[in-house]
Amino acid sequence: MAKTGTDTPRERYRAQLREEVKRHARDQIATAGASALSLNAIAKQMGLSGPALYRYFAGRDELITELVRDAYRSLADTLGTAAADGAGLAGLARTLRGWALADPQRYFLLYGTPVPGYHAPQDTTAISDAIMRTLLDACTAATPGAPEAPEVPEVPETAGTVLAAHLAAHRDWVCDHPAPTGAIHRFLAFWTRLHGVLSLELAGHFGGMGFDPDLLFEAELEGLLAPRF
Amino acid sequence: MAKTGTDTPRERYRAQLREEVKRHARDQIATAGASALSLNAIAKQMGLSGPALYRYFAGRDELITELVRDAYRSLADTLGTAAADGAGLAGLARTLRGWALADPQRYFLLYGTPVPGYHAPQDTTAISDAIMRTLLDACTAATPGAPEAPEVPEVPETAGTVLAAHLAAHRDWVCDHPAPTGAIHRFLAFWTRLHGVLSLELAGHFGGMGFDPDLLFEAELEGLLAPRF
DNA sequence: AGCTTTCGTGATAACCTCTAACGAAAGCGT
DNA sequence: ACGCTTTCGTTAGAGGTTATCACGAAAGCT
Repeated sequence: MAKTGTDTPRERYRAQLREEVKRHARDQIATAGASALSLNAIAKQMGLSGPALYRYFAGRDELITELVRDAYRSLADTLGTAAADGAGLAGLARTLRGWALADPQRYFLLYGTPVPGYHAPQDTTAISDAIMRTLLDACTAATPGAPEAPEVPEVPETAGTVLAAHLAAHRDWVCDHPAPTGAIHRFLAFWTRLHGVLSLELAGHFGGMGFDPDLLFEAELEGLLAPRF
Repeated sequence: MAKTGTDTPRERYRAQLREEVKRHARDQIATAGASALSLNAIAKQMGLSGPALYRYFAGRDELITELVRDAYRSLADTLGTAAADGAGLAGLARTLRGWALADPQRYFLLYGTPVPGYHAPQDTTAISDAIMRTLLDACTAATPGAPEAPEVPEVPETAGTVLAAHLAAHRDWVCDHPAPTGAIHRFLAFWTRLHGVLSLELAGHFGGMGFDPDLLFEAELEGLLAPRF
């Protein structure tokens, strides 16, 4: 509590009410989607009259942005404590899935359909980076230290080799954390593939066909864990 | 043109105007997202006054449903002609990506954040099935006919083997088209992985980090094409 | 106790979806 | 070619939303 935590009674009340607004907003989003979120309806649910909430949020967009921020924080925290508790790549994957299944619309708030105009404020992208770093660290731990020039030199140029070169050029990614390119490669596969199965499951696309999302996820995860993924 | 194509001049005008409405709607969605689509604004753009469009669409939802239908049709057609022109799995993958990049919001209309209440009408899911079948056929062609009991019998139960059993139980999927379980497996990997990279690219999540989506897609595709994917 | 800041309100403007009623235009049958 | 019928586009209106403004009341601070 650096600057905001000037624990005056008004500040406390303010924070409390903001939190209650966000609670209602989360419920509303979970049941009807983010586009159906209505500041007015929330006010009525709380026994307040329309414009009252504008004392607490600049507008609908700021409320949503705040929810996005919270969602990023929640995911970063969930994944972070799992990693701190010694979870490996598989554990992190299942933790991610659990987090997403607990509230699909919250997942889509972060990784779903983007709004063309919208640009996330810088602090939320910072939290997003923290999430990525947690994943990348787990990948680094799970990937045997590559000799950095591992394969036959005279091999024909495959998409894999050119990607490796590209990755090598982008080692220093978020500044401080240079990772071996093998770890980066695994991280990217991890992220994109799990997002693939997970988002299709959450959107209910496996429901029509009779497939079990649990099995699909586990199988994809197993492939990701293999030495040559 | 069975029933609707009763080529009376009124029918023609009607179809023409509906098409123009949809054109404007597509533009609006492409630039501001589906949630920003306004029937009223479209009417004004066309020089009509508000409620006029309700003669042509029952409401906003029907217009969006129609756009979803068109998008499914467009994708099914694009993929179908590519396959008919002899495109293999790689060709279909690149065709899919091209289609998605041409209008990202249209892709998200089909595979993006779902609206909790919404259930797609049956005919749209039928077109979706046609798309899946095109992909599955390509997978069947690309997958060597598995002896149906390929691996060591006494192997420990991995996620892969239990998924294979699950898949074997669901061979008859969309009724008519029983495919070898190896092809189904490849198809699912194809779909989920490509959706993973593609949707993250379209949502701009690779923009922040410096990665080249082209390379990521190609690398993922190469992995998918390998005999053991 | 008094001053000041904040809160919640009602009024208002500008959007939106969608229904209803009416006049005008166009097609269709004779 | 004329009249009937159907369809079209309009305005009016109910009910919803976001968001701003000005005012009175409540609460905190000194």
